[in-house]
Amino acid sequence: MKFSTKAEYGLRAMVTLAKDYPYLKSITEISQEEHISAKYLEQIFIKLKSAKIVLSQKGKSGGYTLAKEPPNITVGEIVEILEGKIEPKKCLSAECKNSQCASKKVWVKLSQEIKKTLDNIKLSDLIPDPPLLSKEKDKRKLESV
Amino acid sequence: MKFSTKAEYGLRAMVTLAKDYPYLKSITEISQEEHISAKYLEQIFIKLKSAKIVLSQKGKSGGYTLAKEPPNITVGEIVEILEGKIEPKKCLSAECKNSQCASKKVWVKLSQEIKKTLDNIKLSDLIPDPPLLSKEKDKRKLESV
DNA sequence: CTTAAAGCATAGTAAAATAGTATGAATAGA
DNA sequence: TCTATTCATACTATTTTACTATGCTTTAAG
Repeated sequence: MKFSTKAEYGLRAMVTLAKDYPYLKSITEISQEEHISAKYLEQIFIKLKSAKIVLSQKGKSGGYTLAKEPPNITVGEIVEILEGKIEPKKCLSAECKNSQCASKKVWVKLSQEIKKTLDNIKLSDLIPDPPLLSKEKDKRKLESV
Repeated sequence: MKFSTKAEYGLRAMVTLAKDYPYLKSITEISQEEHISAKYLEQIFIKLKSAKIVLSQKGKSGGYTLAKEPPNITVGEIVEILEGKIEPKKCLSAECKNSQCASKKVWVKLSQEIKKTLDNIKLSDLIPDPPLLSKEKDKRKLESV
């Protein structure tokens, strides 16, 4: 009963983006801050990008930033993008077909509770300190944000 | 984010024992009822046995039965025996060491919620119909129960 | 206008976990 | 004594995970 490193790394990466929101941050920077393989992070960000939860700028001095403000992004969204839907197991027992399966009830209930818990945590809840505003002029921002 | 088949099969097996409680049921019988590999079920029952959540009788016409009454066994117990403790991920980020790690909070909270949910479901909650009392004389019972 | 640094995309791969099988011993009822 | 059962360990094929490798595209800086 474990989440994969994709969810773990992805969440940590999103937290680092939240701290710098709305400024751009490159995979190289995130990789160094969080000690996560840059190439692996690239794969994670391809998923986050195609789910439209982050925006990107290509080319030199490019990077990523959140597509929404930190209070409007939930941990549930991030985990679902990276781990897939939290679905109850398919049960092969005969009972299951006439929807009387006992154990299935457990997995349905559990999936609901997990989703509820994760959907209730906002990215902004995970940022410990307010962002420093001192070096803002050095930071890169997307035109659209 | 999935439970293994061990938890799934183990739970279904425990439900079938609950339905027949306190009578003995062999792995062969459970295997046929639930369409689960008998050899795989054996491994599952070795764990359940050593956790003392089931009782067994060896030899011909032997089998298993619950060690406690169905209302006194929770799904949480069963899952923990078969999947191990539901522990939050270890996080390798630098922040994590000074216990300020943002993402760790998520996994701690989630583990607690999963445990709470599963501990709150009793085996007796999963038995759809009351047991038939008609053929009781054919059934095998442990001396101690 | 060239180049370096970034994102984007797919393919490959080593290690670990999963979901079983196989083999055989110990036990006990018929 | 035979057979059906639990008990225990070892083996194995498949799948998943957690990466790495390769190479293309894009774009700001020099």
